[in-house]
Amino acid sequence: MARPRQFDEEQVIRAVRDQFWDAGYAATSLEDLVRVSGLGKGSLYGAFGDKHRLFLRALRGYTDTSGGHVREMLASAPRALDALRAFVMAPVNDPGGAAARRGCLMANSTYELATSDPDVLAEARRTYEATTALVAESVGRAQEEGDLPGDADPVETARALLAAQQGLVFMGRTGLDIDTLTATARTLAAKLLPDA
Amino acid sequence: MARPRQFDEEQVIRAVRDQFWDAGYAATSLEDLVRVSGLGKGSLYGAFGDKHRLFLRALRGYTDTSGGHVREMLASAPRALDALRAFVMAPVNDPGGAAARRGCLMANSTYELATSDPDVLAEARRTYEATTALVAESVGRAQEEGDLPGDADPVETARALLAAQQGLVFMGRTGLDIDTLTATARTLAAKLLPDA
DNA sequence: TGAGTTGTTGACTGATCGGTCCACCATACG
DNA sequence: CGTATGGTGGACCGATCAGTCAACAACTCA
Repeated sequence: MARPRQFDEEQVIRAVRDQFWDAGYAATSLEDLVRVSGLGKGSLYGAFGDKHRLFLRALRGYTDTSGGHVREMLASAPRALDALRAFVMAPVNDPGGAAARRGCLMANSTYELATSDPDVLAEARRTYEATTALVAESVGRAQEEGDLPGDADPVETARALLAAQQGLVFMGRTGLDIDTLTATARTLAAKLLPDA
Repeated sequence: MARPRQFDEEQVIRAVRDQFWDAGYAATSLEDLVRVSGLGKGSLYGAFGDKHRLFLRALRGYTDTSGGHVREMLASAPRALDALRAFVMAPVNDPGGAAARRGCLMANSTYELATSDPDVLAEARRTYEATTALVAESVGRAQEEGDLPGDADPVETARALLAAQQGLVFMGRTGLDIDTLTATARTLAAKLLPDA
């Protein structure tokens, strides 16, 4: 009945997400978005709405994907304790440290926008709570498996692990070299996830 | 020999710093700076240079002040272990949690600008290294005082403590309520700074 | 007192921003 | 094959941006 779209929606969202990830929200112009998406302004607006809505869509895509990875990571290891260690070490799980320097789109966006943009703040809270719940579940499993002391509150432990992970992300963004960062990650994992 | 300035330089820098702190660099316009400083555009340019130089000046002022506070905090407690605990708990040391929500100007700036602004990245690294050194010194003292195990590398422990602290700052920016944040801070302090 | 110097102010500029609009195009269906 | 429908792309818009500048003000010193 009409002209079909000449682009793949998910592919455009990924390109846009990478642009926001690398440059931030304010520093990304519509011209940048037109360039990386290959679409014209009109098409971009017609398909996704304005810059803010497009950003939220890309951010939501990121948190969904990212949340899926966390879920997989926590479920894949035979022992929950190993999964939790992998969770803390995730920010340094990248040979060259490029991922560490790029940081986490959700964290970047929180720092840039959470004070002024209620939608971003809500997404940050949603992501934070979902991740805490996932990690807490694994902490509970590790306790059942006898790898973690059973007297600690799993949710409280999960929050501490999440804070430690995000602290590592921050230090990666200061340009700290990947080897030092890895050592710090190991120290944190060892202290926060002691055997027995 | 000429007309004297009608403003106090440090007072202007503090006002400008607060504006950048609350809104970020990109979201702060020159008009905002004119408003909070009480100066005209020309005076601002004449005294401090362009927006970027003014920002760096304010950021440097912040890190100097902040570094001084850390130094005092670490030096004030009779036992180094208590000082280190206070260091980790610093982000939640504010009744209403307003400071936690505002975050740390250096961290905010690192997230917003470090990838694109070499000056900000350099300031971030400088601050990070200085703080690590200060904390490491206290860790060493705590070890000498018998309050921390002597087998750990003080610098490594300091990096872990700094990461934990910055992780708390991040969680504060997601709007996590101050009580929960305080509990997480206590958990981190307990795990990273065990007695004996 | 007036010449010299620096500080102050706000109007102004060119660039760039996000967003709109419309002429044009490709397709589906009657 | 003609028409209706939605997609496309870029010219265009008003707003706002950082930064400049020139007229004027306040002060020192000769």
